[in-house]
Amino acid sequence: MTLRIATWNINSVTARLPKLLEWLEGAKPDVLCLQELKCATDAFPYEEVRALGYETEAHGTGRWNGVAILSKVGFEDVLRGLPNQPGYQADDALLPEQEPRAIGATCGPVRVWSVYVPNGREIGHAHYRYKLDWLETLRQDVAADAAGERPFAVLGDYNVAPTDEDVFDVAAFEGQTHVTEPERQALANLREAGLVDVVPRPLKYDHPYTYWDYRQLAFPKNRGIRIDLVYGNAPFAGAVTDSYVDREARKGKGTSDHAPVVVDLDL
DNA sequence: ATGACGTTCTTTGAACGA
Repeated sequence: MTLRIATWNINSVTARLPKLLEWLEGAKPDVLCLQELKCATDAFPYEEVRALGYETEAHGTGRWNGVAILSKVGFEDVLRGLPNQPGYQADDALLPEQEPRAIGATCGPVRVWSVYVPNGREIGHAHYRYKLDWLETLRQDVAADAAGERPFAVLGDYNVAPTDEDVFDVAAFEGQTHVTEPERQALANLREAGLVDVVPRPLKYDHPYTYWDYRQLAFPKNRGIRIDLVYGNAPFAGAVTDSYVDREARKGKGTSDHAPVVVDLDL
């Protein structure tokens, strides 16, 4: 069977609902992983996407973060949060906060996680340590599936550009997060655990960037970075027939600052 | 053209994003 799986940091599913519905009707993925819902689980527009044939499992608390999986091929074994997911300890909080940054499910023949990795903010910030801990927990918690025979992938906004080729200008990121050695080592550890970086093809220009800042004409100038990634195990990666970044979805007003990454499989 | 940042809420600015 063929299966189309996609991931998209949608930057508010509420504000983006018309764009989401339009994109689903055009791209027709079987499974879609969403990040940055910016809405609570109960506030997800379930009925609107159901009208297009999708069931949804969402995990959100409101203003920030939030992840979901949309599926035309059913759900089994849904998990909200990584089993050992760390919380974020803000300076002014008494307890670490468990943020909605991961949801896992089996959809037909594949098992997937939709993840929104912490941003890290600045090198040395508590959020940067949180980001590295979060990625290490991800590695541990998906190790068994990564080594398994069932097609498996972790899709989402990793907030890390794997190589210098994945940023429009390395110098522009000097001293900033997303390109540091520890962050890239965390991705290398995921690959060591058996996951393959399924690199998509760009529809235009020569780098498959997935994010362009809203400011300073970043998109028209193609000043982008590749941080939305599909990490699949060998059975998943071996079934890939095509993959691309849908930059068309980044054009015009009222879009997310990220573009969807689409993967086609023949299983 | 692809056009100069966007979303949310404890809303009139701040927090967050990358």
